[in-house]
Amino acid sequence: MKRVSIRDVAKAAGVSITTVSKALNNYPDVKEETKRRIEQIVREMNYVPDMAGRSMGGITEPVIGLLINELQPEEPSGAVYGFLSGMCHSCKDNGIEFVLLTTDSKSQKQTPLKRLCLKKGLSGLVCSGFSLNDPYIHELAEIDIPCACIDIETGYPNVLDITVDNVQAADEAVTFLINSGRKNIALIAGRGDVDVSNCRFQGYCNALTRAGMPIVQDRIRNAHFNENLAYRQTRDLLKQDEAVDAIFCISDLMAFGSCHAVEEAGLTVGKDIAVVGFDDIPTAKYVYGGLTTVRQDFYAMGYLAGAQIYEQISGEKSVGSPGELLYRLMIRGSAPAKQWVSA
Amino acid sequence: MKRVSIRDVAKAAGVSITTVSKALNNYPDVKEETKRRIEQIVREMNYVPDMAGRSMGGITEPVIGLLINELQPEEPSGAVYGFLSGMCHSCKDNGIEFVLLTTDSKSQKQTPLKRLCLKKGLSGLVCSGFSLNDPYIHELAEIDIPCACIDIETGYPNVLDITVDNVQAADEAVTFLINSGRKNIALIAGRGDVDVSNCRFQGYCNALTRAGMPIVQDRIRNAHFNENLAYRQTRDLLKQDEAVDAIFCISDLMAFGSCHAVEEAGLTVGKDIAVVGFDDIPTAKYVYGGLTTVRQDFYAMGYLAGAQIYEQISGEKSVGSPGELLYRLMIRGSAPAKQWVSA
DNA sequence: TTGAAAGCGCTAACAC
DNA sequence: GTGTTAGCGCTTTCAA
Repeated sequence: MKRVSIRDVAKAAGVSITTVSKALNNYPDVKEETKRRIEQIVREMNYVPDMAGRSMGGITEPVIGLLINELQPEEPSGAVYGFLSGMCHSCKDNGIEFVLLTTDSKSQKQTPLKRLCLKKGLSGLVCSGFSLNDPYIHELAEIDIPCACIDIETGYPNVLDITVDNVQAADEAVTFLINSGRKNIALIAGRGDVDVSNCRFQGYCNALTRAGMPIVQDRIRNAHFNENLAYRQTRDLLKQDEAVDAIFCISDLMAFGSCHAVEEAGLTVGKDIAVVGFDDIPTAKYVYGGLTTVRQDFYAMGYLAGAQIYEQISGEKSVGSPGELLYRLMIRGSAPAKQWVSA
Repeated sequence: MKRVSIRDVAKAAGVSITTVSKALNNYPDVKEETKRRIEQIVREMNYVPDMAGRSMGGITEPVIGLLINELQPEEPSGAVYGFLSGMCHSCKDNGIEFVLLTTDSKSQKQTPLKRLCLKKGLSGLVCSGFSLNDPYIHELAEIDIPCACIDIETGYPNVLDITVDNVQAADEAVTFLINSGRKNIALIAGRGDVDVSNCRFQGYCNALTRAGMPIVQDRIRNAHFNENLAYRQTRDLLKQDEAVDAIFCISDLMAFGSCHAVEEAGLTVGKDIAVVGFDDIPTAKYVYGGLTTVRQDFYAMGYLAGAQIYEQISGEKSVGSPGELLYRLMIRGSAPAKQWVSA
């Protein structure tokens, strides 16, 4: 069953191909009646213009791509899902086409990013799930379409950074702990090659420094964003340093690990040890009397990324805005606002 | 900066367009040296074949689309994310292209599904997020490419159903409650137009009937998959019917609502009232001593959908399999295996 | 081993 | 208002 082409429609309508094309593209110089007849036939024959043909004819619709690195089967944080839905919606709101692309470290080596963009005919690109040493991140420097990176600071002038102000957010979280009376605040960080980890570490240092508190090497642990590792690190930490009365974990998952260790040590989360996480994953509000954490609005980030790229492509103001507030400290039981005072 | 075309490459290589095309498509009749030279130039000039051009030339790569209805900003269950990543991976494993499409009830009215498929050049289609009365579901009957529906039984012979056996799964869950000693089991269901809701209702009835237990009208409540509504329904239920000692909720979110109501009534979840959910959302294992629930493997469902459609398109066996086990009862504290016996 | 030429479905000058 | 024609980038006979 061959696909019906514009020629078939023209024949059926007894007009030329041109006239059909014009009618379908709303040219002003087609008689109303002709146009209606053509539209009628189009419907009857179920004609759909071939995109490839249109493209060859010189019509190219702009497309924004979301490129996700190392897509995982599951994603407890909902981050990627949020980016995706946010970007989808901003593209829909702006009437620009959206495509989802995925890659992994192997593909990154095989196919240059530029090639991928060209192949997909992208007019704009948003990257997510990359870390600073991924090949594509470096190739980004030479991409000649508007592009943005979520959750990573490339430092390239042509690349938009879409991220909560991680330094600021971590600073606020730690400052909150300080204000609630905590004196000895440990940090469970991620890997050094992950940008957000560095930023949150920086925020942690800033807050302590501003409060005139020392930054203690041994209270800074690395758990690679892994719950189990965070559990073990915290267990060690508590054994080695009895003074610790608060732990800032730069992800909720690690915070869960920490809480686990705290309770196992016979201490009470939120009382003996305050624990603050980062992300506000859906589970966060259900555990340990609620996990105090820095909520990231992934949907808004995705929406913002799409909107900003759209603006660069079209030169027009994007309709609809996700609101600029990308993070917010959610205060819950694991680190209450007022410190519990020992009797 | 114009895009470099095959003509530019041909010129630079001092050969004809034909030769370049052949070289790039691995025709056997191109001298090794010529081929190498062309490939060299292709790299230098950063030439990427124009997909539209290729398509016009007669080469069409098959594409499988995942069409998501009413994409939500957030998705606590992770279902859609799982479908997406599963399908992405099965397509990648099979070397077939994957595209993500979205729609909503408004678009469904505006654009016929057939038109959408034609426009996107789909060779196969997987639908998710639809309910039985969505226009697209009916249009599915006349789609002439392989298609599948996730979590909905269309009854159309040409449409694959990708879903856990909801009747069977619900039956198992309720039977488990019966075996653990529960006598008066209530049901919190969803909307009647949602297929999974009906199936799980059916499973509930089957289990009770098999055990010789009556199906009591008043113990069957409708909470539209809404946590808050489930909370209120459960509150009423417990007030009206003191005999109830177990509640089967056909979604985890509703189970949370139910548990909330149970505790509020001064009863203990898992002891006085056993609560079983459905989905095993990430949060489930953290609350009420763990929610006993029917886990659905969304990733496997997505993978399976992609693989089956691929098989229909290509006539070849799909590589890699997600395993056929799409659901599994996760027994946790909210409905322990052995009933607590009152002293 | 190579290339000329036709054709894929469509758009857009331009002529009628 | 309508049709003729060239051309977009590519593949593919077929001839050389």
